[in-house]
Amino acid sequence: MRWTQTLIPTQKETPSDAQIVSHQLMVRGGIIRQLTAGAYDFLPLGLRSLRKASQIIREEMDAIGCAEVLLPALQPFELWQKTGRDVTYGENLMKFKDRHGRMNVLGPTHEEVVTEMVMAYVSSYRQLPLSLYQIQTKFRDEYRPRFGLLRVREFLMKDAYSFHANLESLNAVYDRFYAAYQKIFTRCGIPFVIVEAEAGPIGGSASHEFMAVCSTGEDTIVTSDKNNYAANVEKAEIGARPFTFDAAPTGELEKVHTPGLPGIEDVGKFMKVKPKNMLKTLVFKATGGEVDWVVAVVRGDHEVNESKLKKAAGEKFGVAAIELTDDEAVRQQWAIGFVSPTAALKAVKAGLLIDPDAAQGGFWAGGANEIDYHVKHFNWRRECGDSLNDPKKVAVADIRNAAAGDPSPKNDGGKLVASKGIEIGHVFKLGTKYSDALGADFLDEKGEKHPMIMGCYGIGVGRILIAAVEAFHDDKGMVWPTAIAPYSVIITPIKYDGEVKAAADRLYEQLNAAGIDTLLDDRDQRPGVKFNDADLIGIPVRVNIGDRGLKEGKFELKRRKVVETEMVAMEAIVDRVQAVLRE
RNA sequence: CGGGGCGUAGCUCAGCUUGGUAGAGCGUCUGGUUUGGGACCAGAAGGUCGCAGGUUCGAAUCCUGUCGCCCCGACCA
Repeated sequence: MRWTQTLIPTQKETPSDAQIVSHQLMVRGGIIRQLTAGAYDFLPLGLRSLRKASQIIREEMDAIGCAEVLLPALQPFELWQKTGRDVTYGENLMKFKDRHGRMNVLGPTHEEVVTEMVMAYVSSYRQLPLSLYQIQTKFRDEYRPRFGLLRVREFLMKDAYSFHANLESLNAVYDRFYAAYQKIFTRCGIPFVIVEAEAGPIGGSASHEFMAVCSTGEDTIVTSDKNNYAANVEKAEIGARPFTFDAAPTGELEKVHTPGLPGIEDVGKFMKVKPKNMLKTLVFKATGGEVDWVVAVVRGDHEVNESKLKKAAGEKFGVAAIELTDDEAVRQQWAIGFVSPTAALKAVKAGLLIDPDAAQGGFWAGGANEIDYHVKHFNWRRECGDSLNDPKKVAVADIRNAAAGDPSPKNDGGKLVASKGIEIGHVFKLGTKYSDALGADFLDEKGEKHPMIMGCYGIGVGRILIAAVEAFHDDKGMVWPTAIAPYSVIITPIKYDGEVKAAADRLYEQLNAAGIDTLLDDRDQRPGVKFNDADLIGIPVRVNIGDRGLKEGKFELKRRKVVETEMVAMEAIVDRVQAVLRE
């Protein structure tokens, strides 16, 4: 492609509303342009990178026997009601009424649609397993779109779904996808880690996320310094931690007036107590179990992990669901903001769940069960007595988010380390959630009916581009990995005129003939402008053509990521470029 | 949804406090001189100042409303 025939609107100025470097460079380099919150134009360069990433994905999906389909983004709302995701997907679901008054959904993901399709054609174990994928635009009404392509309302996603007659088959195919994802991100040149993950609103039993490690990522990754454990913080377990209720009190219980101070931080400052010496006590409304309330206690500097809490509440008290409520009656009843763990023991149908790090001796400050009052010198045994031994009321469990420095769940002396990442891929074992809800059954060898077992597998194509730019850039601009660079080579004639022009045109033809994606900068611009633009848009190899080299029959080859250049004989240039691109 | 910020030329922004015919740099166009890391000279085009009301002789500027965009927060008491 000739520069003057395409649209590459580079800009010198950094856009003021772009916060992260990938967003800034992608706008400056003419890759993307924002149309509205969470929706971006892909300009020619951006689309080329997107296509290259998509093509790598296609090849690896095809290689594991996954067939490509294209399903509608436009979907009937009733389909989502059948699986209950009209509610569980919540406000993120883009929906609208059409002219007939029918509710429609713009698909944020396609479990319902693909299952509906497969069940129409697949009814025998002989037809299984079956894996299908598509690369298609998804819509999510994100609460707050941000950071360029990172969190958007409309985005390109590869989503795949597998259908199985038994768990062994699911596990085998899951492993194939897992391996294919490793190949895909490796081929794209993205540094990534694989972490254990929560399944979230997609549902299902097992799940891994592929994370591009990156300080601007929205997800927190927790890894063991022994390199044998990695998980999303939402999921990360914490190793064994000893606990005790039977330590000597640190002093007399002292009631402190703490008026109008919401939040651990402020109360702590007011009482001159560090958050790690405070008990954070949260009251959850519980349903479906032996208790109506679940009271969670963690150290003031820790965060309750709701999914861990829910799991623990289920195991200890048979609770099916928990929910924080904000209604005034509850606030009054529990003195919300000033709750002491003792409140759970006094309440008739309440279960108390304590994180091991909170179930310790030493100095504690906490709520006083009275609006605007806290206490100092809280002591578990003195304040709670023998009720602590009642398993129907009290349990100690891992109910908080992991934090840096925590013991590794491998219990091998490893310590957990935290870092940030961008989720670029996610694989799930779904089980029968969707086939049950929609009635996607098959007949086995004996003619018996079973729900199909499913897996699903997603890749955010746009996020591959973000991850690449975040990982590879310098003060001059982007440095694309060759595999997803918009063009592999840019020819920069020092002056597009005379012999230089002729040589540039000739080389352009040669590289094209050799099947190399080449951009010819045929603009009538000064060399500095062209060099700077070439650096900004990050093309891996640049060939400079000028009088100086031409006199000796040579071109100058410059790699984007290397400062030095090399002079290459005209007749050897195509081979040399190919060799450099293969590196 | 709560809080904060911002909407002025294609882009980055000034002007607003203290109302008086709309500015700069970059980019674009014309001519000329230049040409190995974002050239120079001369000239030119380009703006309903987000939108709608209001106050005023007069509004980019003051007031009200509204729309859009960005940031922070939104269970962690």
